Amino acid sequence: MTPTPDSSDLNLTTEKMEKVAFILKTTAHPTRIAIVQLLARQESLSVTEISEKLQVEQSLLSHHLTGMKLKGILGSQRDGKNIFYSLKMREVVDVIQCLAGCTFL
Amino acid sequence: MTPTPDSSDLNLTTEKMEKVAFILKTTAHPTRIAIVQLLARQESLSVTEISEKLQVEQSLLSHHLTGMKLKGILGSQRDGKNIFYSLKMREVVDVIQCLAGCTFL
DNA sequence: CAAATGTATGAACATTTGTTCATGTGTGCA
DNA sequence: TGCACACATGAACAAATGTTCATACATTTG
Repeated sequence: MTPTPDSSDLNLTTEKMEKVAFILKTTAHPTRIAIVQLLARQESLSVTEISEKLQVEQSLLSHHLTGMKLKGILGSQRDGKNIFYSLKMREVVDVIQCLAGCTFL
Repeated sequence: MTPTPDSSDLNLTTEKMEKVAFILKTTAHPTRIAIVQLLARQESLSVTEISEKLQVEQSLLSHHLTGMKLKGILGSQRDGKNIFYSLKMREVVDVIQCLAGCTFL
């Protein structure tokens, strides 16, 4: 019998560790964390809205957003001139909250 | 009254987001994830032991370990010729498990 | 259709990480 | 004391990320 992989198993395959690292890397940036925090509460926001709330220049923000979308963390949908981004991988919220809860940080 | 910061608050300060990003970055690497996984079960391991288990060359591993220690994720203690590393920030285990549990990864 | 608005893209560059290799340092033991 | 083992460190280089700027593309509006 092959050992059934299950989410509580501490034994990760090399491939899984690479994938986890990949997602962590994509999340590991102040601006991107701020984006996740925003979309954790707002369901969806346009680029302009995010740009204003975070005070991040359009082009730079766009690079962040398309990257996060590419890696499956965000999704997007056009509505007229605007493009609305939303959280697709909600687990990243927990990841952030988990560390944000650390008193020593 | 200043709004009391609490761990369930989704509203993070810029500083907190930077710190969270900092820890995430330090964790976001396959080898370092493997190290955390190992130390999640073993309490403490020498560099040689880790090196053997992970098949990672001594010097490279040492760089990873000292970095993680510097950033507060690991601690170390000498015993004779060996130096034993252990997990100091156990939250990173949860962070990893959280993503590892994602079925779509 | 032209202009305006909202967003993406790509090239260039800067900065940060990751890796290797040679060498240094601490500890125990003959 | 001198050698051997365990680990750290630093310089050099490689590769990945972050940022900026100019420009392109899509959609609405006049």
